[in-house]
Amino acid sequence: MTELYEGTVVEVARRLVGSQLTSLLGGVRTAVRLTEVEAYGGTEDPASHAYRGETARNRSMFREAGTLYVYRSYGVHWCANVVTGPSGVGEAVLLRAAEPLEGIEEIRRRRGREDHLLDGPGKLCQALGITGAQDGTSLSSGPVRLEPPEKPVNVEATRRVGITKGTELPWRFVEVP
DNA sequence: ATAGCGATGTTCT
DNA sequence: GAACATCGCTATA
Repeated sequence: MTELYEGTVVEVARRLVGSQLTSLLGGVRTAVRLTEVEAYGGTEDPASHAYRGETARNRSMFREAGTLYVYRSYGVHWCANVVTGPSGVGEAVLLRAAEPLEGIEEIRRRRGREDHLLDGPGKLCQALGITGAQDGTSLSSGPVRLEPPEKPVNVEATRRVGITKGTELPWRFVEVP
C-alpha cells in the first residue's frame, strides 16, 4: 500500500489522472497513461455498484485499496476499477480512457483497429487484455499494475457519464492541456 | 456529426 | 421482465 491510495475516493480519483497502468498478459507488456477516470463511492452513491451491498460480482470492490475490480458491462465488455477504500467499504475508481505508452502494436492487434484504441472503459480493458480473470488481483504485485504520475497534471472535474443516478456529482476527472 | 440499435451477464423489481 | 458505470455498426446529413 502506497500513499497513492490515501484520502477519499474522490481525492484518489483526481490523483490517478496521469498515472501509468501496465499489464503483463499473454507474455506481452503494454503500458498506458490514464487521462479520464470516475469515482464511485460506497453506500452514499446510488450509481455505485457497492450501493446495495456486496454481491458475487462486486465483492473485490470491498477489498483493500490497491485491488483491481473488473466487471462485465452490458454483458459484453470488461471494465476495470482501482479499489481505494479500506477493506469492507466499497469505493473504487473506474478507468475510462488513456493514451498509449508502450506496446501500441499489441494494443492495435487486440482492438482490431488503428484508432479509438483507449477512449472508453471497455476499450481500455480490451487494449490491455484485462478480463474477469484479473478481477481481485493486486495492482502492486499482480499482472496489472499502477504507478503514480511522473509529472503534475492539469485535471478538470465534470459530471460522470453513462449513468442515470447520481448524475449531479462532479466525480469525473479528465486531463486538460 | 449525430441517432438508432443489437449484443447479452448480472442485478433488481 | 427490465435496467445497466458500453461499443461498433448502420443510416441519415
